[in-house]
Amino acid sequence: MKRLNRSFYTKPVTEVARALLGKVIRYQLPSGDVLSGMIVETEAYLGAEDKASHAYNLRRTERNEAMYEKGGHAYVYFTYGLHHCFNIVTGEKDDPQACLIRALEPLAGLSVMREFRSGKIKRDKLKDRDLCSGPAKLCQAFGFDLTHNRIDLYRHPELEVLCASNELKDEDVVTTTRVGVQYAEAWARKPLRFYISNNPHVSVK
DNA sequence: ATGACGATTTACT
DNA sequence: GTAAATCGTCATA
Repeated sequence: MKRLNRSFYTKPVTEVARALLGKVIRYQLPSGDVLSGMIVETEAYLGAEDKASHAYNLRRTERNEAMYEKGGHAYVYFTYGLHHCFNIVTGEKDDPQACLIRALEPLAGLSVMREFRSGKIKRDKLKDRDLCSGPAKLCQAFGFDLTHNRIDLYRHPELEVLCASNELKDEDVVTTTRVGVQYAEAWARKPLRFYISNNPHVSVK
């Protein structure tokens, strides 16, 4: 599998969010263990106009600074006092857009993911579909935190996004509204969430 | 300096 | 179905 080109990420976020479905995130831990998973669910967050975006009205703070990087960087943020979420920045530099990675189908390193995910939940009670079926779950499974914020996915060999051989057909992609953004009024109703039809690792029905 | 709240997950009734 | 967990960020003063 080949790493995605920079030009893949510099396109508009809605296009990239759709195109990321079926691609593979690969991460080599400091320990040497390799984790990987196929992207099965994404959400697009536009910048200035999008009321649900951290960059609404071109808001620019220390937290969301990564959104202003050139496409292909990681944007990781901490929320609810206990969770992290992993995004891939899209578009050109200073045009803040990002694609939230909401769910992965685990491919490699499942035992490590299960270890990272087992806290209150017992290790042997965790099914494969409990490992990465949500934005905060996949961060926990991969060990993503603020140390991964602003990483350039195009330059860091330990964290990259790869192109799987086969392209997804449109009939295998479901487009719907985003999760958890009710406050965003009209923007909450826009079709900016994408997932692979009938994939068991998607976060919510 | 202070207060409200969140691009979530989990356990419990 | 509802609520707790838990704290950094942001807006207001």
